[in-house]
Amino acid sequence: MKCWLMKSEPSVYSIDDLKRDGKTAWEGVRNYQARNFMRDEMKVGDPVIFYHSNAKPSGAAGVGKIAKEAYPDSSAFDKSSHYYDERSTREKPLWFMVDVAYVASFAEVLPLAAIKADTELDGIMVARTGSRLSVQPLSKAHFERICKLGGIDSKN
DNA sequence: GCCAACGTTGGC
DNA sequence: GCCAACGTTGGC
Repeated sequence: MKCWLMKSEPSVYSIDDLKRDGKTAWEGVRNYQARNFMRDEMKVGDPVIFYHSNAKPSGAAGVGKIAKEAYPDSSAFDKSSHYYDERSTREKPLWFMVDVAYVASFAEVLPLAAIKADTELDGIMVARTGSRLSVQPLSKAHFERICKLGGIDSKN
């Protein structure tokens, strides 16, 4: 089982939106490295840190889990979608998405500054300057540490 | 709004 | 294949 960190701009889709919806299709990933993680490595039940980017403050907002493994991202077929990509077809899909289910919200967002300041989180990808990857793998130790700092028992 | 750190595109 | 130009992400 692998752990993940997935970024979303809360003005687009926040942890509160995920709580309301219960689960969501993680559409719109248009980066090959992030796609490959979703398509090749994510398994049902993998835990996810839901990360708010471009936020005030940016940081870890809660926890989700993978509810469905990768399948073609239908937004790439939709000409009216912001995520439309003519290179992707139903016969030969280029982009994929997974379903993410809600697990828990942190009482407060754990700011990126706090993640960077925590010595137990040394080396975490999201703290690296210029880290733009929207889907990142995360060690189990780092996952559990973020849960703890967020005030959640990761065993639940 | 600024800018660093990328990823992508396209000329050659 | 190289690399400059350009576009995007995302912190601050």
